[in-house]
Amino acid sequence: MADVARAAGVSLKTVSRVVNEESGVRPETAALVQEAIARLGFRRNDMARALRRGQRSRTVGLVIEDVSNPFYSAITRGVEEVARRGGTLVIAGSSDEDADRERELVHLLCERRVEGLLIVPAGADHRYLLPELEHGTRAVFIDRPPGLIEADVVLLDNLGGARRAVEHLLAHGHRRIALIGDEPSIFTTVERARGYRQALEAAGARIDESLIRLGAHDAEAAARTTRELLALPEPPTAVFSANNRITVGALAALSASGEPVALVGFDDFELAELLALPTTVVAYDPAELGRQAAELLSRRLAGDHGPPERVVLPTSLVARGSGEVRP
Amino acid sequence: MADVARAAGVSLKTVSRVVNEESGVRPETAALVQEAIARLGFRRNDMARALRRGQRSRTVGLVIEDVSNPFYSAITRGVEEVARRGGTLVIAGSSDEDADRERELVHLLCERRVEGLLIVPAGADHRYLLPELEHGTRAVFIDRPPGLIEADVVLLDNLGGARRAVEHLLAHGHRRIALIGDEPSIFTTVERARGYRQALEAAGARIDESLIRLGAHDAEAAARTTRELLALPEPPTAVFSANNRITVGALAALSASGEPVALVGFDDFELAELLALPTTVVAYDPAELGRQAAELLSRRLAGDHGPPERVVLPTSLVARGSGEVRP
DNA sequence: TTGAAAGCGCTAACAT
DNA sequence: ATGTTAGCGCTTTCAA
Repeated sequence: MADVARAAGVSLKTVSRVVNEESGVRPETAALVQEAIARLGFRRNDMARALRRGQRSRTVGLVIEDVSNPFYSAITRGVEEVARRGGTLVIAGSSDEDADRERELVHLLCERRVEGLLIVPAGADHRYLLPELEHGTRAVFIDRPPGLIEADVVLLDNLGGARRAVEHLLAHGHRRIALIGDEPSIFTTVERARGYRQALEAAGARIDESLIRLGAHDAEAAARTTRELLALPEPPTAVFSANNRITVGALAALSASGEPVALVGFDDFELAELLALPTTVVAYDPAELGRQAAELLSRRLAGDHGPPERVVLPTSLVARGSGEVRP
Repeated sequence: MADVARAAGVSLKTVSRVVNEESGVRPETAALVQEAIARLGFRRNDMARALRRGQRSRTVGLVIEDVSNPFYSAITRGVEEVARRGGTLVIAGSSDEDADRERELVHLLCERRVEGLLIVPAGADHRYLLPELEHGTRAVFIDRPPGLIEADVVLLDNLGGARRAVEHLLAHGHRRIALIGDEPSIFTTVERARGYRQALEAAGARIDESLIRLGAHDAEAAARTTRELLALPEPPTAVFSANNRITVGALAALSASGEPVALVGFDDFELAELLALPTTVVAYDPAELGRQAAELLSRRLAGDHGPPERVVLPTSLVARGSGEVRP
């Protein structure tokens, strides 16, 4: 900026005024400065600017599990859309469901003085965030509530969605309905399992614990689990797969087996309609999770100091064929 | 940091030494400082640090078309993996194939003093980057070369991949092969169309311009185009869909029509094997585009000032059924 | 082993 | 309408 001032023959402050479009600069002077800026290829240093203004970096941090999973990339997209209005950029990082990696990412983001954090929590204890929160960093959680602290969170109606999925299978005559879920340490797994149990109990159906299989964290594990279920003396006639990765694995295993097993999956996916047997799913707008969380964060950063909020987004059942297979 | 120094009863410089793990601090003093850091929840301000050290922000900027497209989220993941080694974070932004938005994103990233830029270019003229490059920002382009400037770029073998796709259809007896492509302003569209023409010419087949349909930028447009092709007096017996969005649209339209039209798509996708008719594709590792670009950038940032490099990643044809349908 | 002072690029507050 | 000075939080340089 000093270089520009010298080149334009004005003071540093005048350049600052032009760059920040402050009033009180003669058009001719401004033009002179603009010319020097263009000639020298000057670009304001936002780090120095933020430092002086005691501000943060017009950047928000987003911690997700894995960008390459469409659920999380949709969230990222939603966050980005909201951030764009306001010139805010998004630094996203994948925790790979590892609590240590989550902490490390949060640490790096705080060092860079992001304005706020959006976190899909991986760990069970988020007290490590308390110092950051006290220092003015705001945080909103996505998809799962934080552990051992109170904070804003945007969730899905996991319980209701899972319940409707299983009710749908029950309504089509199934009684031996398997549940394949992710790690039981994950909030959504627990909620969806609760929905599964509630639906069965409400229908007066017996809950067979041997049909409940948690811990399938990727498609491959889900496929293995599905094969195990099919090999049971009394195999299930229907499967509720509790997330998109699991649905993919279950579909692969069921398709390979050729068994006419019904399937309802939690999470919609693009080609569900075009599969050999179109897949019935619990659907919702994943980008909306990101949008709502980013908007809530934005309100907090604008000075809203109300009590922690808990937003729950609705889900709906989309019947396509796989959930209507009869036992 | 001054607060910590006061709390620990030492000088500011001593705190700095502890925080940066410099030598020359008595363990007892260091412990005292550590305690104060923990008690006050101190976190080094990386903006101030980078400012003083004349450095940039240990952050790289990534400009892609749309994070929610699996092709780009895989690239993002690849970039992230490389950046992680070295504590570098990634600010990603979606340009939505809009040259102005790309410039705006680059502008914002440069203001934040990112160490380098990774860009999937949307526009045709990147001379606007010259001032940034002169000021030491390094840039590597992904998937498409920049316009009117020389720079590092990591590409796919678009020509070869498209050629093999069409050769495959020719080998299965097709002569009326349609091409559905994205906007003709996009480099990959042009290259893939060249591959299509080369394969037909090499086989001595006539090129019917009415079967070449460019400008299908999303799945919906591709579906419409596919329906138009099917409605032709002499419809094609096979389709080469030049990217993942187009393949999805073409699949939807073909599946709805019930016509036994062969299809080969550029870009692999997760459920290709499980479709009613498993889809034959030109496959490659999209994350590798991100990894290679990030590694090239990393070498540049480490001081490699050699001439611009052009890396081309191989593609392979994966036959699954849809490309082997006979005319 | 520790500390004091200067300055990175910018803006806020106060001159002129 | 324009310029001067101080200082954001840190590291670098030099001194004790």
